[in-house]
Amino acid sequence: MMIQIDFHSDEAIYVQLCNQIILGIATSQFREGEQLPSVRALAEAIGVNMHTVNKAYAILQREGFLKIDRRRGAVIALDIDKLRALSEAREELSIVLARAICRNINRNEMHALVDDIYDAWGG
Amino acid sequence: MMIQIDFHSDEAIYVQLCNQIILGIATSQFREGEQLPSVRALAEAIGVNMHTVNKAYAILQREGFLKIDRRRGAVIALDIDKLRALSEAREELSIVLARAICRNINRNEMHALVDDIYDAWGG
DNA sequence: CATCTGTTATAGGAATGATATAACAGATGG
DNA sequence: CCATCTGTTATATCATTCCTATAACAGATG
Repeated sequence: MMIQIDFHSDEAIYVQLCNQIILGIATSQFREGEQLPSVRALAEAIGVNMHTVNKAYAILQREGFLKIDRRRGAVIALDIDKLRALSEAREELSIVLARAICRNINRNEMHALVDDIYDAWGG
Repeated sequence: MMIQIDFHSDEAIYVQLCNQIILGIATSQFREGEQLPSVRALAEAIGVNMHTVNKAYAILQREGFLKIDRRRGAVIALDIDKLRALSEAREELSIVLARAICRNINRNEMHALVDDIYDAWGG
């Protein structure tokens, strides 16, 4: 998977990294059990500091998207807590929907957007 | 509307302010043409600096959620650019859906969440 | 033993977030 | 006219965050 960082974005690099990897998992570009590049390798590849990648990996580990093994490095491993996941999704979705509603995007249009994305990702 | 700030959150105060006001608009607690408190009044009310509120108002103005008039202060005024709005909503939604998919939240559950929120807000 | 993992410590520089004080221009109401 | 209310701008300061840099450590591999 190609990870793309926008160095001119106002979003922190480590946040972009987290989001890109999560997007990669959701779109099956990364699969359960698959290894991610080592912190040093990925840092070298995208031209950032090792600690920036390490920070992203540590966050993804803490949030249950991957597990880290000194032998194999960072490995995709999803920790599912469905109830908490739904609660978190609802909160994040609320912010997005609020902005959308202010722009006159109605319920049907939002459902269409959701379907679009699920379709595009093969869900 | 009661604006609630979490001073222990890792989200910046001015970001929380923006989100709360957008949520307020989406849920009809604020209506088109309605006045918001003055920067000084709101800052006093929630116990933050005037400039912090001013920053939030300036952002909301730039993003087209309100207009600012020296006479009447900050007034809800939605600037609708439907195409751009859909594009932005899609991007924000992608991040939320990616996290949700990683937690095994399927398409139907996501649609249910969307309906839940629209229902709760009277959409 | 050399080399690869993640991890930790420490430090420095740049940018951001929040505060504080102060002043200005425009509009309002007495 | 004047006191008072708007948003806005200009400084300055302080703490925190982001990113980088250098270095070292423990565990596992071949």
